[in-house]
Amino acid sequence: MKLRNSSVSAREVAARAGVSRSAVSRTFTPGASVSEETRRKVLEAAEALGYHVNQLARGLTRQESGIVCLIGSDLGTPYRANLMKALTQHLQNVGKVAMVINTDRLDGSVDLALRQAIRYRADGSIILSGMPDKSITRLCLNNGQRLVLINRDDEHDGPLHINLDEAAAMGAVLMAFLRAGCRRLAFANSAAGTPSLMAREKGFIAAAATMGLDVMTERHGFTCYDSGRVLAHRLLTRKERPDAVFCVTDLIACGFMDAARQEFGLRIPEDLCVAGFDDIEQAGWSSYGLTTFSQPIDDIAARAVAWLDQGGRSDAQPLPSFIRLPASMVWRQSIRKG
Amino acid sequence: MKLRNSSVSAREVAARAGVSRSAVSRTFTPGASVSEETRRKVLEAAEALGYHVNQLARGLTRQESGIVCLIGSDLGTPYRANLMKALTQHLQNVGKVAMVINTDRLDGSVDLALRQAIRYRADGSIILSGMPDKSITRLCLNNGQRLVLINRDDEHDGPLHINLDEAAAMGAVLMAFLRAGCRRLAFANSAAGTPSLMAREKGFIAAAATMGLDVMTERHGFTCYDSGRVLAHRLLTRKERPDAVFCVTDLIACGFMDAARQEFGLRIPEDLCVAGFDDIEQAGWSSYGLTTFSQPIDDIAARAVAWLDQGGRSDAQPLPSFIRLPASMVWRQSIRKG
DNA sequence: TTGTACGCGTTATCAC
DNA sequence: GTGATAACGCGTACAA
Repeated sequence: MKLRNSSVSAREVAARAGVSRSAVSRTFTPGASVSEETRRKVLEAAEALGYHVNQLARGLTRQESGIVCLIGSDLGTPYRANLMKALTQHLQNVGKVAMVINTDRLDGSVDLALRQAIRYRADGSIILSGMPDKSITRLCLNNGQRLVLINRDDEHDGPLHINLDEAAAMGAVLMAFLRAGCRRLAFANSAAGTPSLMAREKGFIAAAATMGLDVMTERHGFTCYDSGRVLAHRLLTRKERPDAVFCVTDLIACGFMDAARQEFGLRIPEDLCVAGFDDIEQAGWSSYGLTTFSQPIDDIAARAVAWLDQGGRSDAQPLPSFIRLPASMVWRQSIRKG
Repeated sequence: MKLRNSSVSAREVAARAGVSRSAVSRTFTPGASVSEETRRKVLEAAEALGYHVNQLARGLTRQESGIVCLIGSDLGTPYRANLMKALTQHLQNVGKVAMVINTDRLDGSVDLALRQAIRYRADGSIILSGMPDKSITRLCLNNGQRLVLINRDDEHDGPLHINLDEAAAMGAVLMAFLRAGCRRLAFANSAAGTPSLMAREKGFIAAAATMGLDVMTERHGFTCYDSGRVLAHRLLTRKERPDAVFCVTDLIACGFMDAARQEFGLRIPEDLCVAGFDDIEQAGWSSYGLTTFSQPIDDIAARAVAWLDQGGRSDAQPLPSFIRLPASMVWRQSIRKG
């Protein structure tokens, strides 16, 4: 066992195995032609020396680094964390590796992150939040990088867009509220104003309008538990108190439910029907039993990775660059059954 | 604006700027000597061409890739997700970037992940779960990689170990239970058997023994909400029902509390005192109001990153390779005040 | 300060 | 199947 403080290169392995450097390279290149004899000698020497292929050098000559950048904020949030987890898992399954860039406190946020992705010659980037400048998008594409935008409704051309069918979901939850006998509808939104959040708000209001109903709408703060509490205060103190509220996110719904029960003495679903979105783990906890919409996280991750991976193999036909996935309703106890 | 499908290199920038290729290199190397004039010309050409330094190539010549691997499982869990978030944030602050490797479904788990880290010539790796084989640890060290083990009590030599003072925390919570008048103590653990979880169990039992008290201990399943519910059933159906229970994790505590209240009709803290560990966001939600111990996540991340970063600058004196951080008690409503 | 030449570790191409 | 050789893009002595 060597004890130097630097890594061992293919040349050293070749020397020890008594073969050329190319033989070593071929041994570690899937689908290359090496005789069983040399292969054995190389692997033996590599094992003894502790040799590992240098992906930096490999990425330099091939046009593939194997790196995919995951760019987003609020990575500690249940939904985001699970999405990140699924993405890293799927990337690993196809032999790629995730490089995550946190845009929480970044100035140029996404643009800066994408520049970092370019510097590491990432094969692609997956964007979970923020909207990249159009010029940066072009820059990535020119650098041979593939882009995936998840739940961002930007109209960029070139990247893959993965979105949910928010309108259909909002139609479904409205029907559920109506079947439960609710007529005084409310929508609790955060002030973040991201495309998917706004799509839910618009979808819900539009669906209600179809039935000739109005919606009390409030927006406040970040998309978190505490905002849910504040929104509950705003909506439940109105002269005409809502009997059904859609919370734009499960996190907000949890805060809303806690405030509604503990500070307003409301029973759910008897006095108030509540629904959320994301189907985070807490929605299933028995303190909440929240009826919500599940984001098809695993499917999203699979599609995103497949799109990026297909970029490598040139024989594949182009996939559609707009994917709209359904969010299926998860029935629990926070809406009365009609 | 160029429209090729490959990235632009320093040579092209040099050509356009009318300088040598080294001039370009120097312009993008902090602390190199370039005249203001050439620097301007280079930056101008770089901007026009959309040039970005190739970190793969840079990492090849320098002995630093700027990559740090984050290795762990259960990355969707609140505590883990927040730790990952803090780590990526701190890494970015010192100009490094996080490469995350999910060990959830990996066969050789940590060992495999560390091999991946070596292949990408990571400057270091931070391990959140699993215990690397001693030989792999050596391998990393030999490859010039620095290692940080968080909350793993392994006795490896060379890596930085960051642990919490679990014993002190257990002493504190025992005192709190006693002051609340509790005597029938219980400990709800998962079956994971990781070092930090077992340290809490041992610490709690030892503290109780000091006071001449016994502890009803149960272990079950993964470290999650559902296990908490099962553990509640196991412990609360005992002939001598506990009046205080320490849950090894907040997640388990939440499940335990829900089951205790809803299935056993117990009031917390009147009939049963509960405490947890981690101080995840949900512990502060008003449905739980869980008294717990906060993991100093930001401090942990800062220390880990500082240790890795110091490896680069050779003028720094070695930091201690064992750090024990205190977990401070966060008082809420789940323990009666004495 | 600037340019030249070489090395970093790997893969691809080409003869053999 | 195997071995030289030329890239890949960059940092850096070294000489100018």
